Amino acid sequence: MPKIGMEPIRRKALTDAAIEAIGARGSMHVTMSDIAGRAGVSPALAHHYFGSKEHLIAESVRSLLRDLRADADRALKAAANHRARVSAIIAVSFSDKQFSDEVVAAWLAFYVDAQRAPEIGRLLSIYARRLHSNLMSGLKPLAGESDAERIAEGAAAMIDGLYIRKALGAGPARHDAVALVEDHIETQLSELRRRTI
Amino acid sequence: MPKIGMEPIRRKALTDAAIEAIGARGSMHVTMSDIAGRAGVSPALAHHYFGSKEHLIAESVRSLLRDLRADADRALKAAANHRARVSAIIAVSFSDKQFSDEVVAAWLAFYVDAQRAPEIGRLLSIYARRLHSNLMSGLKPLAGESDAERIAEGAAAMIDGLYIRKALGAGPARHDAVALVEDHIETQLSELRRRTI
Amino acid sequence: MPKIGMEPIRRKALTDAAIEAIGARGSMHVTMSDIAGRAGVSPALAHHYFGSKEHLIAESVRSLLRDLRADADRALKAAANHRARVSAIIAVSFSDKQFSDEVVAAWLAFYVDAQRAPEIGRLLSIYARRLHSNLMSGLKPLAGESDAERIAEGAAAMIDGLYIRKALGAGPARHDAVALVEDHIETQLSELRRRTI
Amino acid sequence: MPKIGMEPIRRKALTDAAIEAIGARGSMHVTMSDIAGRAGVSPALAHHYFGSKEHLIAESVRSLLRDLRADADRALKAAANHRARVSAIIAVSFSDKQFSDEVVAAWLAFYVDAQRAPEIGRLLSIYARRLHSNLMSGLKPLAGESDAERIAEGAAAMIDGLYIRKALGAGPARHDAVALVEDHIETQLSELRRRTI
DNA sequence: CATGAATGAGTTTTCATTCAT
DNA sequence: TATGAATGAAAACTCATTCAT
Repeated sequence: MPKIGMEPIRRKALTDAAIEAIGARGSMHVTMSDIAGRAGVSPALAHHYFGSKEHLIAESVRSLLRDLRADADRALKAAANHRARVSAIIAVSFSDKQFSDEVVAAWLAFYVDAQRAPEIGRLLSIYARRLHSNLMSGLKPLAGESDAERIAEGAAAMIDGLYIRKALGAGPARHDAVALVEDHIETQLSELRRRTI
Repeated sequence: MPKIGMEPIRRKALTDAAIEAIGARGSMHVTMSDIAGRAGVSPALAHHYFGSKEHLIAESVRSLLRDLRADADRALKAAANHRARVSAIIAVSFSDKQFSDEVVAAWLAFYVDAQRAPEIGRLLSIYARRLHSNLMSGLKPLAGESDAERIAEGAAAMIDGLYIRKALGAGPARHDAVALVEDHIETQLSELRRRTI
Repeated sequence: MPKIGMEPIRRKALTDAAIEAIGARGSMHVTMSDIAGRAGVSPALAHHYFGSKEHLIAESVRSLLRDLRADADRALKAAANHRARVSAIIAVSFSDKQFSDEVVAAWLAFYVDAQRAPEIGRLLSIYARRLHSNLMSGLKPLAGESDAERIAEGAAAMIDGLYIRKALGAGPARHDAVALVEDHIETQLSELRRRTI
Repeated sequence: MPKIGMEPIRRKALTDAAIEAIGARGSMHVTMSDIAGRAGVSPALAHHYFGSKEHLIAESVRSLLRDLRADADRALKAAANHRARVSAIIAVSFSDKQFSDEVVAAWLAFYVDAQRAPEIGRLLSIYARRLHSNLMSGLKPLAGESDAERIAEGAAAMIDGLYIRKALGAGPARHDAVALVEDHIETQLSELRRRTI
């Protein structure tokens, strides 16, 4: 059994394991051994492939973002109109996969870690900008630049807030979370339409 | 240098130092030495008074919550009517003191730590419930139980989300944050008034 | 309320508390705070009176020995004849006071501490010699120097062994312990009488 | 320098070093650094293999007991008759290896530690029971159940007592210790034979 | 006489990381 | 490619002891 071409397999297994471990514990307080163990390899191998825990974590965040982006792109492509684009983004944010206990807990842990690790901060800022621009792509045609900006900002904050509340175990269920954000958007748009008439 | 009655002084200095240290580093990754050093005492004294790091942290969260509650109570007392009560709560959440980089970073760190330390989780849940009930006390008379519930939920999520974004350095400034939440509330109430006419 | 003449009272309270604490925990792993707390004073006062934990412990051992000696002296005085003197010593060794769980545990702890603290070792050697000479005072007239020596040595070892087994919770009850040593002595004396006829 | 299969070697070296260190100091007051240093490894490695000091100590006691049992089994196998079995057990208890200053001091330290650590207590109880049953296996055929019980109990106490006295530096030499216990047994059996005729 | 305040020195434990194989 | 072996550095926690009052 040739042991060739293992690198991509191991890297994937390790970043998945890192997210899993961090999500399970709800904090960065996981050891390389934990992570490597979950991936079925030795801690030394994790180092071999990533150089340091720092790098492995950063790569894991990147993987999470890639995943989220792919989901968002797919959902946007399927959206029939501007309004549907906005709903698509919201739906992805609260999909079973993204809004699972584990992934939410991992996100929150990464947010905190961003304070210490600039690279993580950079990556999360990218996510924040992308969420904003995704929302804007649907809202701008409906509300105009300035109002869209305000509505998107509010929706984004609400989404992040619902994540934090979920992590605390105090937030609404998946379905209600979607309703809350949709309601915010709908009410804002409705008010806008009324005024501009 | 009085040598008696130091206990309350030291306890206060230590919980303040803990929040300061955690806020500065943006995570629980602070040592008892860091904290004690900021308070101008030895790590051993911190243990002497609190028994463990765990207890010191919990006490610090309690102190933060007491502070927030006192601010909220003061602000509510000064509010002339229901609508003003809602604005008072929002204003307190984004006051210079509560929305400072340091305090926001500490809050976020505590949120993550809540995953590991049930006591912290309990305390943060209390905060979440109190924020909700404070908002409800103003909104219920204006919107009725069920709609008030929805509006408060959305506002609370938005507030928490703005905290997380602030911690990431990606959020709006203090003033815009208030505007965003106020706008959410105002729009929701306005829409409601329109419908119920 | 004059605070004069407290010294002997405090010293007694502290040595008693030390034995109590060590007996309760079954090892020297007691803190000055434990001891002082049991004596109802501050750790600082214990230091004031004894200078160091080392000295307090040594004084506690001395106190235990004084007590044992007083009991032995009383019992010997009441003994009608040589044989009764031997039984008196055995009875004292297994009296309710000396053979209590607490005192036995303290003795054992002191034995171990003697390895580290020469002063404790010196004191325990005094006890060993005194036990031996007390037994000898009764046995020599009955068995002659050389045989008395052997019988006393065996009895002393048996007594110490019964202490160790009691500490482990594996030994016989107080009454059976006495019977065992008495049986050893009686059998030895009886065998001796038979031979010397 | 082979780099594989070190685990059993290190484990053995560490338990040996623990007994050595505890024996040398005569108490449990040895640090992981002491022990690891004697074994020629870092304290971290000791933790790596045993998880905690507690576990390392327990394993060391187990090792001591295994050793003693092996010696006893060997000696019993070589014994020609019942009386020889009894002597074999006594001889093993006072063999050069088991009755060395170091091992005796370690035993005593373990006895005290048993008060605090239930696992150690359990192990020492096993030893006490085994010593008893080993003595009984030789004595019962010679003296009958009830008398054998009493003789064994006395002999076991005497053996333990001689250990404690050795640790204190107050006991008889190896040879005299054996003579004392043998004399106890022989006298008891002789008295018994005389009576039952 | 008595103590609350305070600490230095020491101990166990954890963990990312390195390295020889 | 992969790992078992090993450690240095750091952190929480303990406790005898000192000192000012």
